[in-house]
Amino acid sequence: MRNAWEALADTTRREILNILKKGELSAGDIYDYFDITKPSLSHHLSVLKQANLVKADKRGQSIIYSLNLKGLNEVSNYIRGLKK
Amino acid sequence: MRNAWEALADTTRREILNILKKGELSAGDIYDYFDITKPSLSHHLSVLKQANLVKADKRGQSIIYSLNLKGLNEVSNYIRGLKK
DNA sequence: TTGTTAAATAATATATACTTTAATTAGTAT
DNA sequence: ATACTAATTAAAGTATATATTATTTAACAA
Repeated sequence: MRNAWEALADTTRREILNILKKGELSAGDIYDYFDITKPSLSHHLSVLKQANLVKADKRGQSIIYSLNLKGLNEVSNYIRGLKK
Repeated sequence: MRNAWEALADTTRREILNILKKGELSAGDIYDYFDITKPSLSHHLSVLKQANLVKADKRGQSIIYSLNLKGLNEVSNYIRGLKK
């Protein structure tokens, strides 16, 4: 389990979230957007999942990723707490 | 110049922001809350400042730190963008 | 000027994080 | 069973971040 802050610190991971904003995608589809190796992408997806920033569902031999609001809410709440 | 995400990834730095929520403090005052060396704290304050998460004002021989909403807004805006 | 305090910078060591190649697991099809 | 595809895991190298000791700068006071 990892916290959302560590997960969001990396540019590639924030871009993954941007891409998933449009809708769910398989790991392979996400891979096409980047110029990194598959294990590296897999690592980033794992970090995002551990931080509850994405959900992963297995469909056949693919794994479909989508945004998870849970982790995003943690971040919003912290920021809101500082502002008020 | 550093981005807010990298700055917020570190626990000590997020705690510094929590402490500053109550009001402005000198570097020395902030130091008392932690069990790290002064140079290490100084580094963290520098990262927060570069990310526009804190403001630093020199008063006499002290430097007074306070929250800077600018960096916090960047973070909120990104999260809001993902949610909608 | 000398000494004292507050804080930052420099240099270095240690710890974490990211990336890669190679190997493995799980699902599907022939 | 064998082969193929999608994705992850393992091991190792590289890069980045954090922490420490030692040194330096700046403000103030005797």
